[in-house]
Amino acid sequence: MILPKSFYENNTLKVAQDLLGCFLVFLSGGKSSSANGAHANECLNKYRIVETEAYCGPHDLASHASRGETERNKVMFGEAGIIYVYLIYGMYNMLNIVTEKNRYPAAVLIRALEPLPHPNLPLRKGKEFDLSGPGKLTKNLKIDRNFNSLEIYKKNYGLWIEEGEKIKSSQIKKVPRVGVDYAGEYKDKLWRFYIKDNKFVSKR
DNA sequence: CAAGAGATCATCT
DNA sequence: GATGATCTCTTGA
Repeated sequence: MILPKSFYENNTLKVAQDLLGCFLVFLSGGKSSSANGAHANECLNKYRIVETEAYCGPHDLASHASRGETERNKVMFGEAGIIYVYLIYGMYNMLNIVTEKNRYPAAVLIRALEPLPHPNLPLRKGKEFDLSGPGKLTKNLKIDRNFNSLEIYKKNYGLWIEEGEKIKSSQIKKVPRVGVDYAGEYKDKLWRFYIKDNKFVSKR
């Protein structure tokens, strides 16, 4: 079952942990930003979300939202369940899902995916399908800023998230976020979550 | 193996 | 003009 908008209208730390074990479904070879329709090269790919990070509200110095609303980050200030994609380091797109109520700027960064075997597909492997990192997964799935501001709770855009097995709290590792040393008291918050012992979690 | 640099550009000051 | 919610490659022990 596809996760509804209400799933994302919750505390960001809860959503970030609840997303672990859920499935990101991506329609490749089809259309990304237009209405769904039959297409010869369409291919349904399903991946398990194994690592996330939470960016929580206007006071979180690691979040873009802490510097106020701008043209780039305005979707974070909007409704839950909206995709927020932006370019970092001149070459990597980051995939986020907006959380919490309207006007409260927060989001969850999807950091790593585990490829799944699929009846119609060989399990892809190798460098091309390394999804263990936020930059790698968007590069390899070809997710870019065209997805920014689209709804993740609809199938229309070829990218959605389905309910998965509930991961027990004891199986979730909580550690500091990556690459946010500048964030003062917020850099040490344990707001990065991943499934314990999973091989597809990003390095460090 | 660990540490460091370089790539590369939209966005913000 | 500076900087990043990253990754890969090179260097050197």
